[in-house]
Amino acid sequence: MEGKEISRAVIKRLPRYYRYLGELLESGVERISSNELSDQMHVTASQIRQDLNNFGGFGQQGYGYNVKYLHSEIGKILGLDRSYYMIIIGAGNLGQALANYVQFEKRGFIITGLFDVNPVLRGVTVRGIPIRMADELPEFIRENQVDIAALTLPKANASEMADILVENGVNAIWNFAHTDLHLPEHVIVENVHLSESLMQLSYNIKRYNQQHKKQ
Amino acid sequence: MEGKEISRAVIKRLPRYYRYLGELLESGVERISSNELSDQMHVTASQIRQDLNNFGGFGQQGYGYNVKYLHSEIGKILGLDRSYYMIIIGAGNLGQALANYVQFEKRGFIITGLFDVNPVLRGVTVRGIPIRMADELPEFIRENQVDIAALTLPKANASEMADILVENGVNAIWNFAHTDLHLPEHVIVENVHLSESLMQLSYNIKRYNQQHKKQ
DNA sequence: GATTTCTTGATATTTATTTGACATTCCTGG
DNA sequence: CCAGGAATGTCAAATAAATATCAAGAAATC
Repeated sequence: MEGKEISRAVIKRLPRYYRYLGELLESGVERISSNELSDQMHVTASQIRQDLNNFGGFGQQGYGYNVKYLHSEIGKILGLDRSYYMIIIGAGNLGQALANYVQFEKRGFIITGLFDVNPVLRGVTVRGIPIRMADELPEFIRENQVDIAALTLPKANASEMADILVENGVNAIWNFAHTDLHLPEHVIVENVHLSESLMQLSYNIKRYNQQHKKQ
Repeated sequence: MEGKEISRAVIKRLPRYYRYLGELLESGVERISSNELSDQMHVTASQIRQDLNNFGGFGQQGYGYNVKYLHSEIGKILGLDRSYYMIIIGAGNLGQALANYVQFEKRGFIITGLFDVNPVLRGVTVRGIPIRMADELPEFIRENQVDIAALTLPKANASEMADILVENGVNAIWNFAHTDLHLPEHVIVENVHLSESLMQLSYNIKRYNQQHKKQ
């Protein structure tokens, strides 16, 4: 389980499995076969079985998978069996949207701080979390455990802020700024580039229109 | 250019090329070779050349690529050479964040409406765009061109809203709700599942910790 | 104007990912 | 307790994607 490198493609699918299994769990389903999951999720049963088998055999022949058990095991694989303390840099709408999303806390991502450079926001609270000024950041990180920092600020300030975060010991960044960060090897970065997502959408609109104009 | 099917992987990379070329353009760079781009973007030069060649030869031997020309051509490929009228369903923080992001308009995504079910928001405006009540949606779509609808609402209401949108003629959905939409074939859906992105981050944190504990 | 250097576009190779097939195992019903 | 059926885990095949290589063409240099 430790030695083998798991492909990125597999990891991208796991959260989706996790979500579906969570929904099944809520609706009281106790067992499920890869074939049933395949129908619901629109991926091949073979892929589901092979993905899961990267991490061990969670099912039983002739029976399928126990939903609760599988859900919990995938949770462990994804690192959801612990808490993460998260701060948000940039308290604009997007930062506040993240801060307000309670579901994250249910999964163990606890938002402990919101930071901004705009003095107007000083002292404003979001779900009880006060917005602090960005210059308090180094001190805050030293005094509080910070596992993840979400960057929800304009790209002009993003890389400077990222450097400050990393210098002070933050090793994981959830980057919403429209730029790529160049950080040391050991820093884990997960990008959410909304404009790129939107461009993929427009590509698909264009392609659809082209294909259906031709005939 | 029309017949050949382009792989999803290529399409995912194009917006990033587009972004880098835009930055080069802004900083006055006129020409660039696949090797230089490769260094900056951390992808292989071979991949860049092959990706671009799916759509035709935009470069010149011994010279490289003209930045302005290539930028504009990729824009055309991505369908950025026209405008899209977009509405946002769900005027919470996330919806408002999207509405406030002016950069989208610069790329031709014009936000014409914001909708919510919360009567408190009736009449509130965001960047001059009034928030309307969700029951006005069918009429609005009939009377205004709507190319894209962004779904920024809780998953409980997402699929019902998506159905209403599609019934009234919206064919492209940018889905931020934490659920998968089951819509007719012809509807183009682009998902942004933030919680899945966050789980990938936590997976990588976990993996890093495991690898560095072992020794 | 000839020569060298550079860089593309195309092809070949390698690597990665997905799908299909099936023997094995375990559940279930009688 | 046994036979039949169901579904996994695994391996092999097929497909897809990424990388390396190189001939050919264009620019820069002398």
